[in-house]
Order: sequence, then C-alpha cells, then structure tokens
Amino acid sequence: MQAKKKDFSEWYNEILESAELSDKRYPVKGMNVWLPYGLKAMNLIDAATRQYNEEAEIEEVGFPVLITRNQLEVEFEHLKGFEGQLYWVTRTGKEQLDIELSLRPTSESAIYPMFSLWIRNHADLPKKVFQICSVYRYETKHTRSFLRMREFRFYEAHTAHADFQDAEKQITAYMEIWSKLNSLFQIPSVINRRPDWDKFPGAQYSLAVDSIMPDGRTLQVATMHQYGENFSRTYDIKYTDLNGEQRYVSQTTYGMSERLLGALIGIHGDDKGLIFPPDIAPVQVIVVPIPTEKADVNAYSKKIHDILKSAGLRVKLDLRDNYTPGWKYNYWEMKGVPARIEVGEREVQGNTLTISVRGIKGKKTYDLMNLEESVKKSLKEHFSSLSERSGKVLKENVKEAKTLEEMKGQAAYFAYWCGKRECSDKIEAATEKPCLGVSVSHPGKGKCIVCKESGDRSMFSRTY
RNA sequence: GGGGCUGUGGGGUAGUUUGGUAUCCUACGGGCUUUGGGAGCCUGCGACUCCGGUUCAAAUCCGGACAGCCCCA
Repeated sequence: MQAKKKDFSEWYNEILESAELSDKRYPVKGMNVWLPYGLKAMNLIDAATRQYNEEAEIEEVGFPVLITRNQLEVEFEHLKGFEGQLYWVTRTGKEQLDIELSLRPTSESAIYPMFSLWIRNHADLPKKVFQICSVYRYETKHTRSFLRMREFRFYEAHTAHADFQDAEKQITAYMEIWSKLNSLFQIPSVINRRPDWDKFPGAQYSLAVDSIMPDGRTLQVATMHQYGENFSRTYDIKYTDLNGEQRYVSQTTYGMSERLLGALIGIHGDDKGLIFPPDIAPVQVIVVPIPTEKADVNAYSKKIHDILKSAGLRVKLDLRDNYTPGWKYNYWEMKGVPARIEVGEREVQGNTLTISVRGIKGKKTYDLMNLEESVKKSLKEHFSSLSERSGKVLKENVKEAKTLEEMKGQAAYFAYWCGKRECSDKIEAATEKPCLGVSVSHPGKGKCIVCKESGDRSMFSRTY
C-alpha cells in the first residue's frame, strides 16, 4: 500500500479498494457501488444521524426522487445554482413525457410545495423534517469516491418556523447535532460562515463545517443554511398567526453527505490501512484463533465471541483456515477494526485473552473473567488515541498567519480578514487558497492581513 | 470551463517506439502441507475498454466514444 503521507491521493484510492468499501468500476461516471463493508459503516453513520435528529425532534420523511419541471421552474436564484447540474427524465420507453421530471439535486423544490400544503396555522409550527436519500448532480468532471460523486448519499433537514428568531435557534440546534455526531467521528474541523458570494443559492447565510485533511486541504462535510423567508415567499408557505394574520414562515436547512465517510477514512487511516472510531466500525472486535494441537482454541474463541456478541458488541470470529494468523492480523488492521483478540494455546491454558488495539503498539493480556470490561476498556483506549491524533492534525494543519508569505505552505490558515472580496481575492491570488469565510468555531478580532482594517479570524485553504 | 497523461486476466504490470506466438507478480479454484505478525510446493482458470478506419495482418498506427488519473481556472 502507498504510504499515506507520501501520496495521500493514491493512498486514498487504494484503501477504498483493498478495504472493500466501494467499487468504482461501475461503468457510470461518478456512481460507485456500495460494498457490504462500506455500506455497514455508512449505515452506522445513518443510525447516529437518525438518533440525534430524533432527539432534536426532527422527524424522518421520505420524498420521491423525481421533481416536476413546474416545481423547479420557479423564478428564483436557488434554481440557477443547480440549472447546469440537473439530470432530466424526458421520455419513457415509448413516448416523450408531457411534464419532464428531474432527479433531485437536493430537495427544497420537492419538499417546500408540500410544506405549503401542510402548514396552515401557528399550531403547525415549527415543522421539522429530515431525510436520508440519494441526490444527483451532473457537475464535475473530476469525480472521487465519497468526496465528489454524481450520485451520493445525502442527509438533509428542513425546518419551518413562525419567525426569524425561532429559525435562528434552529441553527444553534444544528450545531449541537453536529457536535454530538463529531463526538463520535472526531473529525478535526472548523465551522466557517461562508462569504456572501459563496453561500448556498437562496440562503441568507451559510455556515459550513470544514474538515482538515492530512494534506492540509479542507473538505466541507456539513452545511447549515438560514433561508429566512426567501423560500417561503417563492413556494408560498404561509400560516395564520395568533392575531389571524397571514405570515410567511422562516426556514432553515442542514445538509451532510457520504463525504463524512470519506473524511473519516482520510483523517484516521494510516500506512496500514483504515482506522474506524468504535461507533462507526462495522466490526469492533475481531477474534483470531491461533491453531494448535494442544488446545481447542476454536471452542475458546467461539466462547469469547458469543459473550461479546451478547454484550452488544459488533464482534467477528475469523475461522478461515486457509490464512495464517499473521495474515489475518494485517487484514483486519487494514480494515480498521479497533480491537483484536488473539487466542492461542497460552490463552486457553491460562484462561486469559490477549488484546491488541489498532493504532497502539503492543499487546495486553487480561483474565477471561474480565472479558467484557477488558474489551470495552480497550475500545476506550483506542478512541482516546484516535482523538489525540486527530487533535494533532488540527494543530499541525491549521496555522495562524500574519503575512501572505506565511500562507503559502501546505496547510490551511487562519488570518484576519476585513470581509471585502477585494482583499480575499488578493489572498487567493497570492496563495492559491480561497476564502472559506469568517470562523464561527474559532472567533477572533484583528487587523486584515491585506488592508489592515479591522477584521475577523477567517479561514483560507485549498479544498477538495 | 481549459490542458495533459493513461486504458492489457479480479488487482498491479511487460510488450506499443520498429504491426506478426501476450510477460511476470498477486489474487482466485483444486490438492498436499502449514499456522504466536502477510508460509511453501504442485496444478488449474483468467486479459489487449468499446466503435470505426488503415493493413495480407492491429494490444501496437489513425479517428471517435466511454472510463480513470493529474495540473490549471
């Protein structure tokens, strides 16, 4: 396998294939096949998302993939943002369709006409829904597994509120959801408020979670948008307030995608392969027997497996006899399994188990009596070493810059910026790093790095 | 959006300049043997991206499509 630091891009491509996450040989550009192991990881991300949305009282819904031309052809800047990227269904096997249908690039235009029917009076508000679905964007010529696809798994929440203040509270709630999710993921990231010229089409403002990849580029993994009344005026979403007056709702949305998985792979992996955080690992514990004639290691391994399984852990027993134990160690390390239990003659005779934790050197021996707690302790050790490493990525790859010269390195940079496009253009021209906006998660005040007027700590980096 | 490079068994490749029998590694199937950090031997299966052109003859030369990678905007 390619060393991760030497050629991140090559490493990333290789690991997707050898860890059997995704098969990119499918003959349609930008559309890959989800393999079982990759899909399991993605489904675990789904599960966490579902849980936190439910806790935030956002209800899951499922909207159709097709959107009529009428729904889309509302005169509105939102659509202009996607115009060139739409896939159209224009005919059936035999005839042209009277009303052409588009594959959703995102679901505002699918959901909001329904909001307009559902929302009648103040008692219907706030209305909060989300869905997990595939979306379709015919955009880039440079596609990349999980990071830039023409079909990709999308998480989108849409809310409607009685007034702007309530909608603003929702943005805060989104940040809490992200923070819960990232307490599982440990993705080093910065939240930035996108410059006006780079916000989502139709939004009043957009906040983005930019994750930092090991090569110093950033990857946008989540966005939260304040729509205000921009969409409700277009899609006629009104309610009757307490005074009997008709009012437009204020709306918000957040979006995330399979990029989350791409970010997890990119951030945590090493030269041996993947490293999954325990909550996202399709297999948390692998049990590898070491065959010998002197003890029944398989029965002992099976016992360990069964105990852990009934304790609710995702555990697997590798009984294949055509591979050596050493081969299996490498294989499951490459697959990113957090903990490995080795069972040989010594363990059986001593009633012990040997645990090796991915990403930590050495092995530890525990008494079989303490099986469950030893494994859980090992998973905790795994998680804290993983989050320590990811904290270092943030420190090493996001630097404070006082001059343009300092911003020319291979990293992402914080610099003070006055907010004028003229200044950010100058920065980009000099450093090849576009402006990601004023940092919300790492705020600060100082003089603009270009014009010396007062400014805010802002982020600049090359992006994926 | 502009430019460059590349498509050979499942994966990685030699062969392409100079047209003529397609190489090796790995994976996979079968068999024997082995197993405390990627074992060994025997044996077997399997490929020139697609469409068109040039030619007695095309993996090789030409054109296009599709796909992948890289750089720039």
